[in-house]
Amino acid sequence: MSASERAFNALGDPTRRAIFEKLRHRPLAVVDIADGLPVSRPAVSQHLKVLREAKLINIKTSGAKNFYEVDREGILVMREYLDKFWDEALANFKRIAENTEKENNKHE
Amino acid sequence: MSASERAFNALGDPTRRAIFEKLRHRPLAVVDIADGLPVSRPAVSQHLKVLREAKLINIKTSGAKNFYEVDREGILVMREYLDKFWDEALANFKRIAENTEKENNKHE
DNA sequence: ACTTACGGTAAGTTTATGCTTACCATTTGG
DNA sequence: CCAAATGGTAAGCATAAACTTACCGTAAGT
Repeated sequence: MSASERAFNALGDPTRRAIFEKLRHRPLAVVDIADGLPVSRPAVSQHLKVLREAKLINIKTSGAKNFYEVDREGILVMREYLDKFWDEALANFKRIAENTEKENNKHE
Repeated sequence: MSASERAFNALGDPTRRAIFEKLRHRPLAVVDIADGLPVSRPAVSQHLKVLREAKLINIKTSGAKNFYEVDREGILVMREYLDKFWDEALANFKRIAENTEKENNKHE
């Protein structure tokens, strides 16, 4: 499984997106991440593992607490994936527009 | 369900990513999309629906054939979502680095 | 030392969703 | 006009994966 596959897979789940969004502003300990979420704390732990393997977050242990924070590496991978489509979609659009124009010219 | 939720949901599935990637270079009819994929043609139709609702692709009917092509709108939504984390993750890193430095100075 | 807080993992259950078959509507070519 | 091609939808199934409870190890406070 490639890096981008892991990343898109991870953010494909709504609970994992909720967790990821909680970490947007600051690192949080697992208890604080689970607080307010509609799932149990072990479920959160499992999601954190998936997000970590996707390099979307990383862990910083401090005593008994494990702080998780956003990791830019996973984000970068996703951005690069999307950019390929973004660029090419524009190129396709232009190419098709040109061909259509040629077609129209033929019929003049 | 928000636009970005729909988009991340849609690209969370490997088969849908495979379909999306097939459309990267040029628009394709449904038969051509299904060709080579390890799932049935109706399954492809169902995936196309999800991708379309996520604004990641759009349809162009031409006679009996339905051509699908990449839609930049869904991509834009995902990029903007990720960019918020990208920017803020850097800001957080800097802020924490500064605080850590202050801590260190105190102990000098 | 004992207790409480933190959090990861295992095992089992449940549920969401991806897939198939069957069917139908529309289009096009002979 | 009939046959073949295209593709969307429905119903039902099957499995991946999300969730729970139970358990255990480690850290920190009293």
